[in-house]
Amino acid sequence: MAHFRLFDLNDQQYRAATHPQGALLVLAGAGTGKTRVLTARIAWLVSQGVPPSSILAVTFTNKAVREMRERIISILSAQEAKVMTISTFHALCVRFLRRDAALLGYKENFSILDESDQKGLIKKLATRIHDTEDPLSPEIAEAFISNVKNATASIHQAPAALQSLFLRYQEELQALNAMDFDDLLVNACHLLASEEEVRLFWQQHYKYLLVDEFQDTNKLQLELLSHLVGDPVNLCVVGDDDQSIYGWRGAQRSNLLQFEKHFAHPQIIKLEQNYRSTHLILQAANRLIEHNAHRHKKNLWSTQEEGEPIRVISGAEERSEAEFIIDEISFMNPSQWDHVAILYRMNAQSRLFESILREKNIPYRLIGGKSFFDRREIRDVMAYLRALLNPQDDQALLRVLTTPPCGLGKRTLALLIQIAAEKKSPLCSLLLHPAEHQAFSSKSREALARFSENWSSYQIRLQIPGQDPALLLEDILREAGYRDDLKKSCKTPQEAHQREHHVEELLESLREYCQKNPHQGIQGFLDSMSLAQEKEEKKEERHGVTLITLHAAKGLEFEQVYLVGLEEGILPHARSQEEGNIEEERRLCYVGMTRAKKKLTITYARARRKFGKLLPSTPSPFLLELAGEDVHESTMEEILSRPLQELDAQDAFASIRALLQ
DNA sequence: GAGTTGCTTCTTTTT
DNA sequence: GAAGCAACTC
Repeated sequence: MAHFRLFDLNDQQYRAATHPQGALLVLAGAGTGKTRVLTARIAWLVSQGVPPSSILAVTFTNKAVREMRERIISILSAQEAKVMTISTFHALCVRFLRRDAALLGYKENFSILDESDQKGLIKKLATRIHDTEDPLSPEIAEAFISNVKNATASIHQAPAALQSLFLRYQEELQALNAMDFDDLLVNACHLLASEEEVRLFWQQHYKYLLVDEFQDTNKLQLELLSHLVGDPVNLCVVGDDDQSIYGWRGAQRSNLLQFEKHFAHPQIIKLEQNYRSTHLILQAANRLIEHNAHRHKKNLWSTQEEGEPIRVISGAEERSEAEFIIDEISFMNPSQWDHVAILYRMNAQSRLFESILREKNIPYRLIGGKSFFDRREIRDVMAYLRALLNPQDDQALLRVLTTPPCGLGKRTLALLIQIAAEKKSPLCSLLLHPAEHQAFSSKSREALARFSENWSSYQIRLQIPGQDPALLLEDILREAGYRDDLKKSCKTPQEAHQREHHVEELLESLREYCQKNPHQGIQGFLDSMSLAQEKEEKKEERHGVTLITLHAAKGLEFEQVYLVGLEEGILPHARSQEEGNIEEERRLCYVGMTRAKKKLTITYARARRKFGKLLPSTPSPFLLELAGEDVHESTMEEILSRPLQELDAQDAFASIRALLQ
C-alpha cells in the first residue's frame, strides 16, 4: 500500500482514497483535488484485488466521463479502464433499459428523443389541445412535464389542460416507442424499484459505486443510487454544496447536506486544502460565497503564493468588453493561449468573442453552444438511423420521408398520418403494406411503393450479421439522393462544403465506433450520439483560448480566467431573480472565480445590446460582495490610455517574436 | 407540391 | 438579431 503515496495525496485525500467500506461522503471544496481522490480511490480498489468490471463511477457530463477515463488510463491501463463502467447517469439508465425495457412495456429498441424532438412533439400536442380558451405555452408545458418527471411538481395541482397534455404526451411517446431524457431516469428507477431480479443483477454487477458532483443529484438520481447500492454498502460520493448549480434541473443540495439521512453511518471527510488558485483569488471567492445563507461552512485555504490582485474592469459596451479582452490575449505569448478561458453565463455571449477571435486569427475552442447534433444535416442522418432501428418512431420516419422529398407532399403525408392515427398503428406499417395504399392517387401510390420497397430492403440488410453499418448508411443516403438535396439547399458553396463535411464526420465516427465496439451495433452508436451534447474533440485538436459557459466550466481549471458580463440581469440572470434563486447565481459566480489558477479578470459592459437595442446596464451586485483591497477596479478606457509599462512591452515583444518563428 | 419572403417571437444553464 | 413560422408565389 506504500506505493499509494505515489499519488502525493494529503492525509484527508489518502483517507478518502483508501476508505475500506461503507458509505463515504467527501466534502471537497473547489480545487481540493476531488477528481484526484476519485481516481486514486479507483486505483486503490483495483490494487486491493477488486475486479475493475465491478466498479461503477458516475458523473453528470460526458466531458467529465472522458476526463476521468483518461486519468484512469494514465494510472492503471487502457484495458482496466475499458472494463470499468464510467458513465453519466443518463447513459447508465440507457444501459439498464436496453436490457429490460420490455418489463416496462417498451421495446428494447426504443428511441431517445432529444430536446428539439421533444419540443416539437409538445408543440404539436399543445396546438391540438388548444381548443380551450387559454392556449398552452409550449415552454411552460415543457418545464411542467420535466418537473413532474423529476418529482419536483405534482401533476394533480396543475391546470386541467396541462394535465391532459402531460398524459397525451406520455401516450404519444409510448406509441413511438420513445423516451425523452427524463424518462430515462424515471423508467430506470422504476425498473430497479419494481423488478427485484433486475435490481439484484445490477447490485451484484456493480459492487463499488463512486459518484462525482453529488451536490447536483436530483431526487431520481438519488433513488437510482439507493437501488444500486447493495450489501455490503460501498458507496463513495464527492461533492461541494457551494458548487451546486443545477437546482433548475431539480438538483437537491439536501442530498449532500443530509447524506446521513439517505445512507446510514457515513464516514465524512472534508478536503479543504486548495491546490489550484492563488491566495488572493481564493480569498475573494470566499468573500463572495459567504453571502450565501445556507451552506456547509468550510475553511478553504491555499498554500499557493499570494498572486496578482484581481481586476474588475468595465467597458463602454459589449463590443469594447470583448475587444479589450482579446487585445490582451493577443499580446500574450501564443503558448499561453491554451491556458486562457473566457467564462460567460449564456451561450449567446460567446458569439462576439468568437467573431473577434476569428478576425484576429487567434485559435479558440468553443465548448457547448449550438452543438454538432443540432445541425440540420446531422439530425437528418440521425433520423435515418433512428427510423431504421425503431420502425415505430414516426417522428424520425416523417423526417426521412421529407428529406429529401420523395414525391410525397403535404397532403399525402397528412392523409397518411390521419389513417395511421385512426388505425392506431405506426406510419411504417401503413407504408410497408401496399394494401393500405388504396386511398391515394396513382402518383402517390407509386412513390409509396418505391419508398417501401427501398425501406424494406434496408431493414433486411440491417439484420444481416457482419453488415458494415457505415456502408449501409452510405448506400441509403446515396439512393435517397441526400447529398445532392443538401447541397441544393445551401446558399453558398462554403455552406454546402461545411454541411457535407459534417455528414462525412458523422459517417467517420460511425465507422470508428463500430470498430471500437463491434458488439454494440448501430444502436450503441445512436445512444452515445443522443446522449452526447457535443462532438468529442480529438485530444490533439484541443488548443487555443477556451470559450465556455459557467455551467460547463465546473470541474475545469485555467491559468488565466476572464469572467465576463458581470451585470444585473446576466449574472445574476434576470430569470433567476424572479424565481428567487439568487444564491445559485452566486454559486455560479463562485464556480467561475475558482476556475482561475493564477490570474482572474472580471469584466462588465456599462451598456449592452438587448433585442437589438443598446441599453444601459447595471453592474452585478456580486461585484460589491467580492470587493476588497485585493480587487482593483478600473475601466478599459483608463487602462488603454495608460502608457505602456516596461514589463508589458517586453511581453509584447516576446509574443511578436513567437509569432515570427 | 415546392420554395421564398416577410412576419413574429423569444433569449439560462445540460443530459 | 437570429431563428422559427405562416402565408404567399411559382
